[in-house]
Amino acid sequence: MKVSKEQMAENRERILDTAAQLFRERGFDGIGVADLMKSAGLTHGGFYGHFASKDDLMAQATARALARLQAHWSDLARQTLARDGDPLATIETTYLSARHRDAPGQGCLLAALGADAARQGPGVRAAVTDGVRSMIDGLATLMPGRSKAVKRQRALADYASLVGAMVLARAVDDPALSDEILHATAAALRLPDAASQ
Amino acid sequence: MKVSKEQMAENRERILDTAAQLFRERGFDGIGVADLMKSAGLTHGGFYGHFASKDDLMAQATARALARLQAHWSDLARQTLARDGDPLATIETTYLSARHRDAPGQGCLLAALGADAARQGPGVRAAVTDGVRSMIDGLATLMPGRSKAVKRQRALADYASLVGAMVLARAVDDPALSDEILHATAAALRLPDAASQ
DNA sequence: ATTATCTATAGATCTATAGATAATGC
DNA sequence: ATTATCTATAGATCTATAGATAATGC
Repeated sequence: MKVSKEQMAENRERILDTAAQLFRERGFDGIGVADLMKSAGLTHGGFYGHFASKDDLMAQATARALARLQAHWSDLARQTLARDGDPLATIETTYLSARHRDAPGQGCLLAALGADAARQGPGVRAAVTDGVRSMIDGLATLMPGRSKAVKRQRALADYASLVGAMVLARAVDDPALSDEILHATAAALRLPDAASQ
Repeated sequence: MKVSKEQMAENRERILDTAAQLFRERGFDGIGVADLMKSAGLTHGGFYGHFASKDDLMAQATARALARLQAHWSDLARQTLARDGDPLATIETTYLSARHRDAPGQGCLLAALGADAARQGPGVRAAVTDGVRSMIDGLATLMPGRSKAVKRQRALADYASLVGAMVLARAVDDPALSDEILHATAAALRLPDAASQ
């Protein structure tokens, strides 16, 4: 049953990626260690060779999900700049899309698990705080404004709008109202193609 | 062990109010039927005489929490109008306060359970949708704007900002960053006393 | 020989139910 | 007599661990 060192490292990565997705889709309490390991193609007993506890995994999966979203934003910004577009508008429009709303497992951790994360232990909280900080920093560099302080303030308020819109859009069971929430927020952020999303 | 009809009705109300608070504080999965009944001063076996299932209670507690928040907003608006204040600004400032952030059990259900609610059954989803609709309607009547459509769009974007700011402010473990998120959102909404909160 | 994974299980917890108890209300 | 609540428990699920298994890597 033993596997090679590389295979073990791969298994660990797969557990982390699977967890980062399933936690966002079902909540931290919505998926157990046994089902999670099964989704990663392993049995649950092997879990504790990779992670100290479920809490440990939750913290690491949280950090991973946030790091991946930030990398995604960086990619979007670079691609948009390459075609002389507005990188901030691209990130905001992508965030407020129906595609993002309908794929919480691949999306923003704060929108999927923010309230849940607030009730978790120090590991998860620290990972969230680190992630929010870098996302705010990233947004601030793209934000218009006369000073660093203004850019930062706008980045904070902007991110709050995005997260709240996604939480609301996912919570309501009426697709028309859900779309309306996303469009209204896009309009408030003065996104040009708000109606086409 | 039997109690009077009035006592039973009171017990039911107490279970509902206790649930509405504890679900917001600990999440739907963070409190079990036994502990909940204990908090309400009853034993867990009696629960099923009042509610069909935990799911049934979740839906009713969700509706109650949202109804209470809307009543609170109406009170705030009436009181503010009585002293010639700006009711919308009062609601927004109260929402974005540290007091609200630090008392999720009494606060906005969407900020405390929005993402969680999105993963629940039809009863909870319907209660959330109804609640969001009335809160948006209430905000829209207070919103400046040339047309009903503009007011409604602004109400939707406004509520999204409030919810997102609260989710973020509660998720991070650094009090300074948390305050900064609330203040930045208040500033973006052009609230006069943003710095004094 | 070492060790990554698997099988099996301990111990705790959760929802829901069955039957007993005791106070209400006809 | 009816019934709201209580005690006790069934059955399911969850985290974590112990010991067995079998493939790696010295």
